[in-house]
Amino acid sequence: MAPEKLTEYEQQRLQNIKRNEEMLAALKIRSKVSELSTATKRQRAETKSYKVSPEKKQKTETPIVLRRSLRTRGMPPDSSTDETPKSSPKEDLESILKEEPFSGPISMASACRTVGSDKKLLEIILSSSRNAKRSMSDDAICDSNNGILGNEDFVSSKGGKIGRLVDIKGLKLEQRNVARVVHGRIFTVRFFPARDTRVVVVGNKKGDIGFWNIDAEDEDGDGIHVYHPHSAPVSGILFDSFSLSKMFSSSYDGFVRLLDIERGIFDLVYSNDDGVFSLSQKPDDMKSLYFGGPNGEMNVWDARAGKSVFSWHLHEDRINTIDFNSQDTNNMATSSTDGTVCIWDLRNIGAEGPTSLRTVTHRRAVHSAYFSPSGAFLATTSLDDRIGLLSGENLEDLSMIHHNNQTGRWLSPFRGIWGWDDSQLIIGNMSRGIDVISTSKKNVVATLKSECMTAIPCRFDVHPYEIGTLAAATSGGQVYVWEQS
DNA sequence: TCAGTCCTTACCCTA
DNA sequence: TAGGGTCCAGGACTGA
Repeated sequence: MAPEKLTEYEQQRLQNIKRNEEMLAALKIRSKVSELSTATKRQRAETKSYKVSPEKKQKTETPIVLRRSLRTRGMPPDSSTDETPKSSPKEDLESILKEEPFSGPISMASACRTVGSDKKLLEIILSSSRNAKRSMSDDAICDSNNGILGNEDFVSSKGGKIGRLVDIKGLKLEQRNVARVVHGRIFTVRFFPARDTRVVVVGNKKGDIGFWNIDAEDEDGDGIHVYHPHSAPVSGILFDSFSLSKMFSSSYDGFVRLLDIERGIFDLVYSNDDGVFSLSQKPDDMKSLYFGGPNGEMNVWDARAGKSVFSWHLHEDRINTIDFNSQDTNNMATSSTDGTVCIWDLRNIGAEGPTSLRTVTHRRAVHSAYFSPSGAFLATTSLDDRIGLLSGENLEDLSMIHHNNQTGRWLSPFRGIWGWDDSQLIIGNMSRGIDVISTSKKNVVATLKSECMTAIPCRFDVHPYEIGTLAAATSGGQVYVWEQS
């Protein structure tokens, strides 16, 4: 654009940017940032770790403006007409050091942050995707929390599937199954839901998504490949059960992206200015996405229509998780920072949204609410140091189990997940362990510990096909994969 | 009542 | 090995 065509605001913005450049030069911040980038290349000898691509680290040089809505900034709607930037030098400095999300499709090649070819990884995923399509009609049933259950499931007394019984207490961790997949705090961890592969996918606070092919052969190095499709914490990762080469990811940056591995693109499917803090899908409807916002609102996005078809205000604060009952997929549970867990009936939708069937109140924020594999239980995890367990015909019975959930500021809050059946819950332990909670005894029956696990595991996922394979992720970017011995 | 401040936690990196 | 930096979560407390 020619200089004479710039608006007054644009000219002022350019002056700000120039001033900030001078300030950065004076403070030598660029060199410090460069030093920090270089520092991330340090490798730890004892574990597998990703290898950062040096040329990709230069992108932080671009001056940007933090993308936030007027509402989240506490500004009235008409303040957008005020063209005079009022940011202080400190705020300008902060905005420069932060990253603006890119509001378009991103190729995997440009998003890649690791050295080495990812060809092998992509081949494995595409091959697994093709195999899954062939076998899908036989025995796969998707579950939004615990993945996909096969045809060997046990059946509960209520007639529902309860997964496969496994003794979690017998799991072992070996050094070869330890890796630093990404840098920094992991918010989300998922197994790639295929029978013939063991690939862990994690999302961290910086917006990176890391893939770790646990059984990587030598030509694939450590099997770790990291991409950077988001600019803020990754709040959710979902695989399309009918096409495993497609993966949804959501982020605090307000974007929901669809990774299409066949096309090699992180496509943009949805964006807002407030952030997306939880992501889920109805098990029987892969064409709809459910995601929660910072103020208790939930959106339902329809892939066929390509737009948000519902927007409901369900809570007074952030929605942390959304989950569906595998036996009655119209039953949805949401957990919120407002201290409540609600179960909703999606068949009865009024002007205010779906009908609330049940509300569980905790004394502090609730960070998860997950239905058990059979749908007979619901487990909630709260910062009030309690794990709620709902049971009974209509989940009317509530038990509270004491558990230390005080993770503090630097760890992702614990979220109790279900094992492969209804009998056990898995949750982090502040003593660098993994607690196994029995739903019948309603207490911790075992704590998995290993010398290889040098940090506190906060987030977990169970492999949907390999019974006894458990992924535990930490706030330091490590992933531990426990196996049956 | 609301806005602002303070405090808590674990982990990584560097000297 | 000690100590500084991280930081964007969330609750307690304080004062207007």
